[in-house]
Amino acid sequence: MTDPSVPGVMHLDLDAFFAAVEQRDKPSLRGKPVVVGGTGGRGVVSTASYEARVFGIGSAMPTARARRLCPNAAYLAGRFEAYREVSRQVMDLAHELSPLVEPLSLDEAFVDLAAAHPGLDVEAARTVAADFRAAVRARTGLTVSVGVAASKLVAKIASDLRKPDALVVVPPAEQEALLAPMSVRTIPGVGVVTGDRLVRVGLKTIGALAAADEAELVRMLGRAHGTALLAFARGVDPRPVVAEREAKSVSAEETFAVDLTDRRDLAERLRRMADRVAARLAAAGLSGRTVTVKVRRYDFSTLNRSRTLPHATSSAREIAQNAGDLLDAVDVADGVRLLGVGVSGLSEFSQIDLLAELEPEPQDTDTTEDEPLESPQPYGPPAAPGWRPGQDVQHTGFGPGWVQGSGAGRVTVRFEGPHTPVGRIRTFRDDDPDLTPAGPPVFDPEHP
DNA sequence: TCTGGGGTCCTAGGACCC
DNA sequence: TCTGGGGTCCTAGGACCC
Repeated sequence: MTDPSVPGVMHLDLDAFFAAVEQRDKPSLRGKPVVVGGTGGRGVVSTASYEARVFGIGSAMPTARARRLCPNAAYLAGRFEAYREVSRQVMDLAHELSPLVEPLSLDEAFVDLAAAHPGLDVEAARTVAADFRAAVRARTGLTVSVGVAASKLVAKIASDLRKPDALVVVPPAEQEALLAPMSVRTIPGVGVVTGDRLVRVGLKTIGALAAADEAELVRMLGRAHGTALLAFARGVDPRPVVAEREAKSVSAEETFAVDLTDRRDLAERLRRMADRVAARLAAAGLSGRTVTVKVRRYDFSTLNRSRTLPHATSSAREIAQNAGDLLDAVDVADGVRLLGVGVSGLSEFSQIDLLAELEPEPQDTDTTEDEPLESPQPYGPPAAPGWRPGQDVQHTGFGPGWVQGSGAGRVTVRFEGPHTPVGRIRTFRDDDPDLTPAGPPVFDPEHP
C-alpha cells in the first residue's frame, strides 16, 4: 500500500523508445523523422520519433497514412532483440533504486522508492530520480522521462507532463490542484469510449469527476470501473507496486496481407502459431488449460472461441488440434484478415509435461519447420528472402550495417553503427552470399 | 485513415452444486 | 409442484494499455 503523504512512487517512461534506439544505432537517422512499426500495407505505427510527430504521425496510426503525411521519414520494422536488451539495462538500473520494480512494458515501469528510502521527502525523491535519469543516459545513450508522486496514478500522469527528457515531482500537497483542471482522458484507463461517456454527462475534468455521484458512475461504467475512477479523481489510489506479476496468457496472432478464405491455409497458419505459443510456454515452464482461437473477419468484426481442457498442456500438437476444432466451427467464407491462438489458465507445470519428459511426444519436425506455404500467391509481397527495413546485417567486405530498403531483387545497406560517422550506402543483389543477417550492434557507454 | 501484436481486467449469462 | 440464494466455473465480448 502506498502512503498518500510520501512521494514514494516513481514512474519511468523511455522517450519515443523504439525510434530512439534506432537513432542511437543509426547515425544517419539522428535528427530525422523515424517511424517504427508494421511496414506492410496493413501495418500501424508503433513509435514515431519526435521529428516525425511534427508531421502529425503518432502511435497506432496506419503506416499508410503516416507515409502520406511524411513520405521522407525512415520506416523501420523494428528490432525487438535490441529493444529488449536496452530495456533490461534500464530495469537493472531501476532495481538499484529499489527491489520493488513493476515493469509495464519494455519502456515503462513503476518503482517503489519508499520501500528502499525510509523518510523520503520531495527533495530526496528529486535527487534519486535525477541520478537515475543520468544513469540511464550514461548507460544506454537514451533519455527517460520520470514522474514521482504519492501514487501510481499521479506518478504516471507526472512522467507524461513535460516529455521528453523530463523529471516531474508532484508534492502530495499540490496533487489535488494539479489534477482538478485536467481532462478525464488523462486518467489511465479512461479511453475513447469511457471518455466520451463521461463528457456526455458533463464530466469533462478530473475536478468535475471528483464531485460526481458514485451510484451514477457505477450505473454508467460498471461496479469496478465506476468506483475506481471516482477514487482516482479524488486522488485516492492505494494500489501497491507489485514486482514479478505472473503471466496469465500466452498468444500469437497474425494479420494477413490479403484476407484468407481457404480453410487449409488457415489451418496451416494456425498450426504454426500454435508451435510458437507452445515454444514460448515451454521456455517459461508454463502450461495452460484453456485454448482460444481469435478470428477477425474482413469487416474487422472479431470473435473468440475457447475451450477448457481437463488438464493443462504446452503441447504444440494438442494446442493446434483444439484450436483447429474451434476454427472449424467458424464461418470463414467471407474472408479472414486476422487469426490468432492463445493459451490461458496457466500453471507452472503439469502432469502431462512430466510424463512427456519421460516419453517425449513425437516432434513431427518434417511439418513444423517454416517451409514456404503451399499455394504461394495471394499472401501479398513476393516472399523476398526477408530483408526487413532497419535490420542489422553484416557484409564480408564492408562490415556491419543495416538494411535501408529492398525490392526488385536488390537490397540497399547503409554501413554505420552507434559509434561511427554517418555511413555510405551500397546496393547488392538480395541473394548476395556476402550479406548475412546480424545481431544488434553493441552500444559502448565508455565510447567517447 | 482504415485500423498490429502482445497483453490485462471486467461483465454477464448459464451450468452446476450445495 | 414451485421456488430459495450463494458460489464457482466456463464462455463470449469489450474496453483499455503500450
